[in-house]
Amino acid sequence: MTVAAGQQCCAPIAREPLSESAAADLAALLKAVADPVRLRLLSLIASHPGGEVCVCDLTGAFDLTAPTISHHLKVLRTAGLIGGERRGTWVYYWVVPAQVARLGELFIPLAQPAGA
Amino acid sequence: MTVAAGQQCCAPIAREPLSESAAADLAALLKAVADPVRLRLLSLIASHPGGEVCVCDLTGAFDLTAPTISHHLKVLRTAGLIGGERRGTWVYYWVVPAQVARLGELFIPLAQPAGA
DNA sequence: CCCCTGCTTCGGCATATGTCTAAAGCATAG
DNA sequence: CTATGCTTTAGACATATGCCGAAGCAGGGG
Repeated sequence: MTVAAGQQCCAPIAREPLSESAAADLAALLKAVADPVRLRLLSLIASHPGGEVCVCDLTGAFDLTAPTISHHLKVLRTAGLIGGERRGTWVYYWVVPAQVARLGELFIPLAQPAGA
Repeated sequence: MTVAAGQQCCAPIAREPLSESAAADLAALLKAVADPVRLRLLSLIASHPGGEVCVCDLTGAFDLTAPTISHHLKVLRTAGLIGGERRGTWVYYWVVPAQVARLGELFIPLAQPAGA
């Protein structure tokens, strides 16, 4: 599209698939996983046979203190990406597939080259 | 799995699909998109017919100053999610589908319920 | 040549984030 | 009821992040 100098350089945005509120909502979800520790936590929980992991197993996989792991788990849980429950002495966590899937679906249309 | 108190509560992690370095690498990529403004920027660029957008069109979509928009574009560009080029007076940006696809593919296995 | 416009870079500030130590719940064992 | 162990909460600190205003760089037109 050729334009004269001093004028608007291109046509207005044709489509805006992500509204301001949707972007804020998804960004909050992404912030929850945008951390190496939380990413590994989510991966560990998701890959565990049975779909559930005890916190005592997670702490051993990191060079971090238990409170730090607990903090990261809370972030993931607040975001709705994982669920947790206390059973007796130990606390178990599992992933919430629907919420994780939202993230995957987000990038499908964005990976398409043009606006097609 | 029933265990005695004071001992290890569960079996060791069966599979660890995300290595420490892979998690750090992907977390850096996720940090780039874990922001409402950058998410909308990426969305605006991706949805623009022709696959390219001039910066002058992007600034109008936000209540932010030009330096701030430029900063966010640089973050996306440094992450390899978008490419940019100056053509005459204006600067144009486009998405890098392969890099965006990495994010989408990441959540596919994580959305599976169990370790299956 | 100078100026005007578009975009980026620089420096500073307010807030958010990740980590720790210390202390407090909670459940089981004796 | 007390003791022990697992987990979370609270408080504090260093660093990272997001924002702006001012200045710098690049290209085009008098």
